[in-house]
Amino acid sequence: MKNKQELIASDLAQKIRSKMYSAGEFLPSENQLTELYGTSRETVRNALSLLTQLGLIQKIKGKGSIVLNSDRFSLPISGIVSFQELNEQLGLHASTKVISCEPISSIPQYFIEHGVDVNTTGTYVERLRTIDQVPSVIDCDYLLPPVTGITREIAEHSLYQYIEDTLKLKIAYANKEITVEPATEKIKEELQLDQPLVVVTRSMSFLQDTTLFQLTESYHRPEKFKFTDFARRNPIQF
Amino acid sequence: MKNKQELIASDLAQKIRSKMYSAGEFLPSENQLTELYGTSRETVRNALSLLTQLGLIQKIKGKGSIVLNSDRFSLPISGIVSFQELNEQLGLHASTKVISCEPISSIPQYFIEHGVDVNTTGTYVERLRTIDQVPSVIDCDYLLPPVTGITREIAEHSLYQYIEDTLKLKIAYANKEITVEPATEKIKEELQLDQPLVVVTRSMSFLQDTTLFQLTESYHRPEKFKFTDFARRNPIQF
DNA sequence: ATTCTATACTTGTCTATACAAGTTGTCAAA
DNA sequence: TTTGACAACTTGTATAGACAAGTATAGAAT
Repeated sequence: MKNKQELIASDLAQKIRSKMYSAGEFLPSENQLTELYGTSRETVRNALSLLTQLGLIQKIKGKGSIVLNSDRFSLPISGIVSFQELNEQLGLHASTKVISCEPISSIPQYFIEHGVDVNTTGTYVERLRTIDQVPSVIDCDYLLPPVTGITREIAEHSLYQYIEDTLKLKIAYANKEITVEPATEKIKEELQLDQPLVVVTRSMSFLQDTTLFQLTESYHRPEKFKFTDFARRNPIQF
Repeated sequence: MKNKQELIASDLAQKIRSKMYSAGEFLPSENQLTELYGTSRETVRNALSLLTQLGLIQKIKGKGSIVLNSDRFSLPISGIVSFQELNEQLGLHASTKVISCEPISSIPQYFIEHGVDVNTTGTYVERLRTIDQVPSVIDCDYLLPPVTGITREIAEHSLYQYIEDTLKLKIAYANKEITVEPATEKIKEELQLDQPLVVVTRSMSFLQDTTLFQLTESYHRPEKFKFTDFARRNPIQF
């Protein structure tokens, strides 16, 4: 957090979260914010654009920027957010048990079908997430170079914090897919499922320089699974 | 499609789709695009920002804008896209059967819990989507004023086209939630399910002036369900 | 050969300005 | 009372310019 745009966006986001600006109200106009923060209008507009993308506000031409009600929905978990971040933000009673932390022996067929090299090397991390004493999620991560030096301790805490803070890598974007599939015997056992289906999310995550650094396959106990999303209608079609 | 930003964005998107600029290549630099389109650099940057949000390109400071591989994944269906639009874009062999098209008698508990008025009036539309001869999705839509005048013909074709083109309303954003739940007997029968679980997506959609205009509850046959998403890491935390 | 530096590119941030376009309220005219 | 014109706000679009910061390359010095 360093430049003016992000400082302004963070400040407004904090004021929205703390109800200083509450849902249904209008923010100060762009000209007022320009004076408040002592910057140019474009800088304010860039900050408001960030809040718009996050779903915190809606801009209405000729009227102003209205604060949206983001309470009614839990925060979007559609973005790129680690389990640890979710845990903190939502106040879950979750614990993580590292099942594996070892060199990759092979990667799932799905990723090969999506263009990943069969002989990819790196670190395989498998973790069981328990929420309210219920085994709820199995995360299988394949960390690729330049993500190296992963230990069980790091895996138990937060991979993303290690990647961003320690390795100073910039996480940029990810593709995700959600399906519902028959569970394998192994998954059925580890999640103690009493029926045959499991929710599977698969994602490929990239750094700012478009380097693929992470493959993830997550298996969710169906009744514990909830995915929330905020989406905007695209102005252009392609 | 009228202003320069969107014209440039559309033109570039079309050139990316048609492989004139293909994955892994760099787009012309912002200065070159500025000359190409005869506009200012900021206008070009606004256009590139749209493509970045769509997941078509990734900007790399000091290098350029690189075209991402959006083929490996089917187009994101995380955004606000109608079934009809998906059908056309993905070339599904889908048909729609209108089961109901009548005034709303009551709305699901879920929406009441999320702040919608119990006595909401409007039109209830229930549709069965059949893909490859398999009953795959049941869409239950509650259209609220100012969305009026819905007929079975409109419901059979495309609600969104009617809302945007005929009513000239501007669809802005939506909240979505995906869960997996035990199916009711009615759903089980309509989707001809042979097991107890069904994928449920619920969404609330809003116009640009933040008016709630649509509630949707969709029931998906689990093995036919696939949700794909493109997400970016948020620069600010809140 | 290796290292360093200068340079010329790229995108990122920020400012200042102008006008278009949508919204709202006031106030005069019908 | 109703209508309409206007003024004063709002956000949207577009331009021009300046400098910061990251990247890559060529060429000089070691």
